[in-house]
Amino acid sequence: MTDLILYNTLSRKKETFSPINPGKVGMYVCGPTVYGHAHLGHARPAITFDVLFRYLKKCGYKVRYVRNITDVGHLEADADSGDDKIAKKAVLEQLEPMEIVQLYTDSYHRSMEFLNVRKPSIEPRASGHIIEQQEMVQKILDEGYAYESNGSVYFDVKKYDNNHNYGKLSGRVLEDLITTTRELDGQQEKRNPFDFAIWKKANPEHLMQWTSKWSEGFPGWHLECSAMSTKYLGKEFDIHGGGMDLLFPHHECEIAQSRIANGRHSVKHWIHNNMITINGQKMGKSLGNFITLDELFSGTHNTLEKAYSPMTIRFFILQAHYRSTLDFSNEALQAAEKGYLRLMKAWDILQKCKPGKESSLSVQQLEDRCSTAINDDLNTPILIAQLFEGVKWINLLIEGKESLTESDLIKLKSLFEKYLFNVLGLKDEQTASSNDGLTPQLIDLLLSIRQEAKANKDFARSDQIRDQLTGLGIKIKDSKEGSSWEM
RNA sequence: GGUCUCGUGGCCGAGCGGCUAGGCGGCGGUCUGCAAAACCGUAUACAGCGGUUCGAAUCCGCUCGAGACCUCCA
Repeated sequence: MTDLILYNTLSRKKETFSPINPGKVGMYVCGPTVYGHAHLGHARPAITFDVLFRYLKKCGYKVRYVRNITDVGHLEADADSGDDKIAKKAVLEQLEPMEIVQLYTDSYHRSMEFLNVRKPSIEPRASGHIIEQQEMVQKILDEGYAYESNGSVYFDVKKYDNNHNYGKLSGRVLEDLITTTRELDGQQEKRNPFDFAIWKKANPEHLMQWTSKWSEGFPGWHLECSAMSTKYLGKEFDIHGGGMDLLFPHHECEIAQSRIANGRHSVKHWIHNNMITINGQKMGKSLGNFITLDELFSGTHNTLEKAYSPMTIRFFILQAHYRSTLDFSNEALQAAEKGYLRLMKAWDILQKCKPGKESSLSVQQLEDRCSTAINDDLNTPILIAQLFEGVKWINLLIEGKESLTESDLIKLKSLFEKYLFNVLGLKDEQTASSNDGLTPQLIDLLLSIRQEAKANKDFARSDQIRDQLTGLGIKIKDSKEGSSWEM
């Protein structure tokens, strides 16, 4: 088998993946800030790293996958307030901050389950790791890379840059940052504008705050990932993932903090997924151009022409490479839906294929191509293209135009099982949802009456049943084996 | 303004020096009482202009256009 190659943002090159501890992989991915329902953009890293998680396990690694929930620490964008984003929303909605956190965490989990995203091994919350974060602040202070100012503690970026290299991940140069850093709250307290808070003193009305030796306050946002990754994965671990928008400053700051607190560079392999765009622009909270996953699943958003199933969304995302931007449109989503259904249908047909005396197709070659694709920096679009090649084969097999021996047929089935279901994490939505309630039985009954009419050449009657069912939104599909339907 | 990406056929999206990407849509066919569905086949492309090379969508330069980060963001 070929080696797994992954692009490393740190080196800007594709690198052969080899874990620090043989057979074991530690992976940390930045999870959501739970102050709103998850939108399409949140699905991208979740699915990208889900595929990596699944594939690493398939390769036989023991993987510890940590994905956090950010429930404290973000400063409000408006410089006047300085409030925690979650606390702000709580005041607005007259709820306890933790109630908001619970509401949206549950919502996130539900969406992830719909998308067939596996749960991470550990899902730590920032609010549950205040002690660890305070310890890290102290450690950085002890090392002399942070200073206290009016109850807040700031990371001394300039000092860090003298001895290490601040900006190595994002390709930034400190001198440039001096001129481009924006004015923020607490700027007067800092030695340099690019210094960032690792502990922030809270206003009295601030709802989420904790006691510390510096002030009643809360940890800086960047700190939580450093603290929690260290706690669960150690001072050095294999993979750190997240969205490209987190590259600077979040991940850059994380590198600096961990370097000082842990005495070494913590992350070996940085992986970043690109953004989902809508009309060519990044989909995001601040632009207000996002569509939540719930809205996609139910079709309740004015830009949506219809509802799109979770597997359609998953397939849509996997059809693009994770490092490319992916543009949302109804047309693209509907294309994805058709493609996904075609794959599922082929899987169904494959179960009915009978073995032949010899093989006219090379399953091994297809397997090799699939393996090459996924190993090449998780090239899921190529992998999917290979699976469509398999779809074509399956359709020719059932028609008797190609043949496979019994062992090759089994091999093809396990190839689909491995890549389509286990690695890409798709599942068949059709079979799961179509057999509940009385309606399906009633439709089947009507179809059998229609079948009878057709047999008697009473086409007026059979067309009447078809047209009226169509009017009710039920699509009839005739084939040699009989009629089927879908809503 | 600084740093960095990207511009591929009607749409979405791979490829990153020579070999058909793929999906959706279109067109042609098979099947069918008809239609739909399904399946098979097929056409259309690399923003523009130069350069390097035997050969460029792929490398280099310029021009035009779009976007990301520099502030919370997946």
